[in-house]
Amino acid sequence: MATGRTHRPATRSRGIPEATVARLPLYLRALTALSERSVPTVSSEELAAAAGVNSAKLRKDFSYLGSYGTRGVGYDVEYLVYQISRELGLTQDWPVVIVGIGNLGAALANYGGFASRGFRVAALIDADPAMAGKPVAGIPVQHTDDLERIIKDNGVSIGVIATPAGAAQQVCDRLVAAGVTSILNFAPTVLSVPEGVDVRKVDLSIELQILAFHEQRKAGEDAGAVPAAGQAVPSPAASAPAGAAAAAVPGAPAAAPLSAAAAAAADDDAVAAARKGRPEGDVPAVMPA
Amino acid sequence: MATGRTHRPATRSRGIPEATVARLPLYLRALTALSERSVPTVSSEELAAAAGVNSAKLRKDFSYLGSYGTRGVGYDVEYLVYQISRELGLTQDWPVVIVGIGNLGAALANYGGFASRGFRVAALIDADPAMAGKPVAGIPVQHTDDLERIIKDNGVSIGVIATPAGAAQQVCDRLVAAGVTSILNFAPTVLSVPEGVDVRKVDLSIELQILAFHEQRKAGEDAGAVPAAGQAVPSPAASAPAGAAAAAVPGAPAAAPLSAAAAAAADDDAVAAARKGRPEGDVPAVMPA
DNA sequence: CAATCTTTGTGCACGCGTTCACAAAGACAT
DNA sequence: ATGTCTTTGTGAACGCGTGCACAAAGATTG
Repeated sequence: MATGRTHRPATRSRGIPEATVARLPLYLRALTALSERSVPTVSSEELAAAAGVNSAKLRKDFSYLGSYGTRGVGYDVEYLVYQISRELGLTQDWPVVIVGIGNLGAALANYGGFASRGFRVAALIDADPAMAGKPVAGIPVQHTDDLERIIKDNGVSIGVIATPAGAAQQVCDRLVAAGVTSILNFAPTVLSVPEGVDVRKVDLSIELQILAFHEQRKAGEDAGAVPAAGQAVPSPAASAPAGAAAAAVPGAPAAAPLSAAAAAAADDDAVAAARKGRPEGDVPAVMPA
Repeated sequence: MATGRTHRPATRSRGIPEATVARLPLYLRALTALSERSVPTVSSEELAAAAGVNSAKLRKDFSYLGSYGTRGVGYDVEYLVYQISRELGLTQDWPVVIVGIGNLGAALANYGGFASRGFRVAALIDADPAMAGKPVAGIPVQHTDDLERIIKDNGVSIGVIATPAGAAQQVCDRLVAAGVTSILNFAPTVLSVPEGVDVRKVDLSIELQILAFHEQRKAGEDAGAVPAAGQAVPSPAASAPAGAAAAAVPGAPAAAPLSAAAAAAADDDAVAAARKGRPEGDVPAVMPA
């Protein structure tokens, strides 16, 4: 899953909870599959299973849209597909521009799911002059200089940013200034946008880190339960002030049966934290663009 | 952001809330940036701004990790970077395999954020024999036949699925059988996995649909507030049973300017929806792989 | 037409997550 | 030492989301 969520606080749009909106596409996909198999109706139980959610939740979600089911029978597949599509605004055409045609941008341009459901890749934009004119996924790449014109000519309101982190905010500003009001950001940066502009973020690095957290936890449990409290850690930088904490770099947190490592490491790791220089990793820049 | 979230219901891992875990990578990134600029300390206010969250939330998040701040001063950057890294399990090496080296898979392999922070692309796997041996991002692609061996030889516990939707579940099953316990899924499908296996999903199509929903809403409001209730829609399939239901969609919930598009469309779209066969869009298959 | 069976729609309770607001802790100046 | 000022850490209130459990609605059968 993607992460982050820079939406209006919790302004339940219209009357539909944000959490429900996020699941509608899931239901829609499951319904579309059923539709293709010419299945006329489905029960909340079946559909919920297909969408990977619990049936009570699904029924409640649908109840926000209206009473589209028939007791004792279930939901009419075609009818529901239409209702959800309409609710999501998929009955209209949404021209989209992708900025940053690197590996990721190209992948997105080729992404089948984009073209379907009303989304149309109106243009591909990149800052590299060498890319200009070159076709990607059948669409010629245009130069950043024309960004504003492209947005306006095509009436684009949704932009996808797949540039390196460093260029993201600038691109974002230009998109917004040109009229874009919804942005899907793949660059690992927090974008600041004016009120009224929606930003959704997809961050691969974050997803992996979350998985690592759970993975570590699982390993820890398997290996004999790491002290639940686990805070055998030294005291904060209390005594050791900022800058100084840098020099002392003891052995790296060795790797024993997975968990033991974490626990044992904790002890002197406090000092390990000190190893200045390149403290952890790098700045997760995205594609080479 | 990615979507979906197939985690254990709400089993607050250890003591750290899931929501907090999801934000730690965000803080870590902001802290790393500060560290590179050799900033010694930060206040919760500053760091929160950099990470795009509210300071109270950040302080509470950190409080779950322990008391790592100094009142009146703030947090020691280096120290905090270390603590969060350790908490997320980033102090150890995480070999990762990417299955499905299409456009997306290649983009992921080249993704800089992957290599950083302890994640190491141990292998690239694809079902296409023609791909075998061909280097992508400096790593030779291997054939699916060797999947199990690769997983075991490298002690991989995290797998990334970037295959077409149709192959995802099968690949998933093989990964799990071979020992993988955490999966990052880019294929637009609901994966079913045994207890104990974590799955996170990133679905581009869903993100766009959510944006479209809000976009439609904004357009509607601008154009003179679409009837908040807006459910002037016909009655469900109540009277009109299954198959026929498609046709029985009377006038759409009228509308003004912008929303007019949706409304107008709705009218015949109802019928359009009826056009069986390929009712709405297609099955959002991912990369051509 | 009555009885039975299936499945929806929802009232209700519970728990997680967010936010406020403030006391406590420590730095720093005098 | 004492006082002031800054910033953390957290108790408490609130709101959203989830899931249970069941009444109501409609299909279906006899």
